[in-house]
Amino acid sequence: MLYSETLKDPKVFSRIYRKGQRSGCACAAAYYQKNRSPYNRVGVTVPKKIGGAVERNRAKRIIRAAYRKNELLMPLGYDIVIVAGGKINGMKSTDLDILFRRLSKDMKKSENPVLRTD
RNA sequence: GCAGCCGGCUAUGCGGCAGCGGUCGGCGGGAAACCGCCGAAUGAGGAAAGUCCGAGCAUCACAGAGCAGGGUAGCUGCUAACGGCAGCCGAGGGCGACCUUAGGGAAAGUGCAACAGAAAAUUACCGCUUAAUUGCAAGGAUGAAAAGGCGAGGCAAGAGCUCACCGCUUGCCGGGAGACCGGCAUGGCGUGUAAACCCUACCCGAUGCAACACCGUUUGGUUCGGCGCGUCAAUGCUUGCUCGGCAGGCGCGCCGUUAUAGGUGGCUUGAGCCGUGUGGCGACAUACGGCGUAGAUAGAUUGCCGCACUCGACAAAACUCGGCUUAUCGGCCGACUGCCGUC
RNA sequence: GGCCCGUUGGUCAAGCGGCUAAGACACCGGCCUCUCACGCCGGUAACGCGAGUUCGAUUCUCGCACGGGUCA
Repeated sequence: MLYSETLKDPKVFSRIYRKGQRSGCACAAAYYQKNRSPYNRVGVTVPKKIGGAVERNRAKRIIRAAYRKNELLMPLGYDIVIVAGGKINGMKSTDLDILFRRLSKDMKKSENPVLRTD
């Protein structure tokens, strides 16, 4: 990935679930929070509800592929956690473009007031 | 042709562009670790699954002996090993091909057998019989199961009491590598349950790659060893217990050692796979030739198309193998059986 | 990835191989009360699935499914 690292620390995951902002659609939810660094950190989570190993791995692959494609849309300096939802089975990575377009829009919208207070 | 039965193989295929994982090669940067770019070949399964067995590998423990505990259960073989597989034997099922089978011991002992029934194991209620509560277990109802089965003789009435046939036990003889089979003899015949305790034979040290080895932070103080001080008086360690063996134990202080963040190795050439020949009924073994085929560490297969058809099931490696079990759309090949028809 | 447990009415739960499978809470009906609650009486409702052993399985054995714990 060009401008991003994978997010590994479980403490960061739980912090983002608790304090981060939320966006997404029926196929996946996204949590995000500023991380005060010049790059993004992205973590993907798939609950066991989705299915067996085949379905869970496919869900992760699709989300990663879609992120790689839409990476340039994203504003920099965020920790992002994407949680797969129940409707992801049978989808293609291109179907997730909507998710990332909406996510980037929400992120930029929430960025503006912060900039004004600075 | 229809119906069936057994075994094996396969697991959508081909192509283009971009992308992901490790490997190799080249170029550039750097003291090095490594980083960037380009290129090449390569990249999930028959069950990768469940974790039910067996091994390799690793660490710990172990003078030794016994007990306890766990497992297996027809025989012979195969195998590194197995609770697996092959062939065979016994029992059961099917017209048959063939299938199923935890299949040692109930006469070593203990226990259990509800309800019904006289009685559930050394039984006697009704009954039969007699001079006799003398003898008997044929007949009767119950039950999953009732004292070897069935028929005849016999008798006061009866009973393996006797006899024929059959089942089992024991002994002998013959065959077989053995399970076992065949024959003869023998009154020797008290049910079922051991997936109840148990007995017999054989096997098993424990823990698991989050094992373990090395590098290495943090100095809070876990393990072990040594020294000093205090206290207690028989315990502690030695796989769960006993014998046996070894040692005083506990607390505090000091010194050494070690564990804990993270990283590297372990990590893929292995009881390997394919082909042909040979031996064997077979599991399998062996000789020769060929092949090099994932090794991630939040964990690699995606996106956009084109073509073909039968329109694609179950499902993703995590130390590695050998099995078992379970899930699964279909397709192909071979051996065999029964019935019907035709020549 | 390894190891270890459990599954019984709607919920929490007892249960030597033989019962009509206890109890408690909840639910339903009735009594009590002016009414509700409390109390009393009665009722509905369960052995996770599939095989096997046994005369007989909730219980014993095997295989699945699901749920949970643990490897500071």
